[in-house]
Amino acid sequence: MNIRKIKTKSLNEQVRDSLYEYIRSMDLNKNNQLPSEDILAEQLGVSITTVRNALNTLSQENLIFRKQGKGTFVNKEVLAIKIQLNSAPEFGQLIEESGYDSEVEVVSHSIKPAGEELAEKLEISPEDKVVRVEKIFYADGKPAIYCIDSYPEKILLEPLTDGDYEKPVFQMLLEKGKRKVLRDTADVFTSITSEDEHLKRAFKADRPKALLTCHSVNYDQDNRAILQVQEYYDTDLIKFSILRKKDIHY
Amino acid sequence: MNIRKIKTKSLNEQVRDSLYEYIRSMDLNKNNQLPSEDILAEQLGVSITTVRNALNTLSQENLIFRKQGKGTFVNKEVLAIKIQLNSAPEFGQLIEESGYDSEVEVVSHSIKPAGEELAEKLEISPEDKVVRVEKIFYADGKPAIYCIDSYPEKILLEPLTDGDYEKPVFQMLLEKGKRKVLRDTADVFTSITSEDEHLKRAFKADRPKALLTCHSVNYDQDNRAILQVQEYYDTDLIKFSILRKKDIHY
DNA sequence: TCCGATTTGTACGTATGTATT
DNA sequence: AAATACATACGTACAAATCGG
Repeated sequence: MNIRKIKTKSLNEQVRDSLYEYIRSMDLNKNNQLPSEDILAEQLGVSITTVRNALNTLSQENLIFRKQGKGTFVNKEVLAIKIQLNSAPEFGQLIEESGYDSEVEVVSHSIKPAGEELAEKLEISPEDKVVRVEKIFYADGKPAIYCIDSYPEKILLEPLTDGDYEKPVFQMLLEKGKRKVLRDTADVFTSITSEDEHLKRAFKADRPKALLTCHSVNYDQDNRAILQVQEYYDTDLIKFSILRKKDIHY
Repeated sequence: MNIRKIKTKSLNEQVRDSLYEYIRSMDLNKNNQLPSEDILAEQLGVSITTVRNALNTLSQENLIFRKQGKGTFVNKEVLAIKIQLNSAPEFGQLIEESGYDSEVEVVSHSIKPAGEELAEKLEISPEDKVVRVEKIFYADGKPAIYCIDSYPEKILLEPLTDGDYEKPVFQMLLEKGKRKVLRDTADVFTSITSEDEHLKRAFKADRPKALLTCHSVNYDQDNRAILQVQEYYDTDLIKFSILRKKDIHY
């Protein structure tokens, strides 16, 4: 049962792919201007509306910027960014995109009642049992990410096997629960190894080390909360970037 | 010279405002579904295309989500979020939105040659002089944000006066340099007070304290780099949230 | 300073497809 | 099977900014 669903890409997506490719082929130091909408539409064989749509999407991603009367230009520095904080890839992948070899270690797993706080976040009752899995992700052998996944046991349609804990949670939730995690909301703050024994052990920290921390609640395709993740990153190894629009009202 | 420019809002923006208002008036625990596109278009007196556009924008902001064949729904939990990490307001404002009284202290200011590293970021030559301002922002009297602004002196059209350092940089750059800061790209990581005397002093930290750190390069309306900011946040006081889309390819 | 060419921005309209109930 | 609602794609008209002559 591992046949991939056939999904033809929309024209919009195809145009975007085409533009990505074109941008990669450009010599940006000489010229960072894209052809005009008309020309792109003609060369790509689609309507100008479709081109506009694709360009606007890229503009929202900050990959390009557009100036009325002048043209459309590529944001050079954005191309250099590897890991964006506001997209949330799977951890192993994240480590590999950062240029390291990745390894996972399952530190512990248990099934216990949720308790008040977690129950509220996951929209279940405090007596409902949750699966709790503690993992460490290594980058070239060094601990880079420590995380704790918690999800309600009742969403599982089949029992878990030992190998399941090693898998990315998202994949597991899809396979055993038929739930796709599409988005999350996370609180972002810092933690320090000197104030938490688990962190000290996970990161083998002999002196105090600051960690980037995200506590997130993840939602599925029907907007149901299904997973809480506590993430701790060593930012010496995982370099995040973020693009911010200034919301200053001049 | 403080007359505000008249800027009529686009229909799209007006529709968005109208929807924001409508959403705020909803009893989300009873019903979080918005009226359909047709109905909204009719009631707002605009075309369905315009409504679609506005709805899609809100959807990209994660305020709503849309399901083909079902309808458009409000994301309850997103409404609760105060400070989003991927928008970058002015610091005083940020502290007030977090529910504190804000105060600024200018710790130091100087004008010196840029040096190699900064010159490259600001696209100037290393001998060009930069203005460097060190500030601490207090939340209810407690140090919450420490920052260092650096920008090329040559963008100033008029000399700086002492009061200028107290002002938000963005406002100053507009007044004295006619440059609007529209966006930035930031590296996000952590710092620890025990490893930096400036930080230890700024945050009056007796024991090691972890800080959320952003090193950002800011760009103006013509996409020119004009400002580097090193930001250090006490996340006990400033609570950031972030909405992430999972880019997992199922 | 103004004009015209170019280029993006805004708004409307319409036809057809696809998911949900 | 039909009705509803969103998704995709094409097309058009006009406005506004930019730039060269």
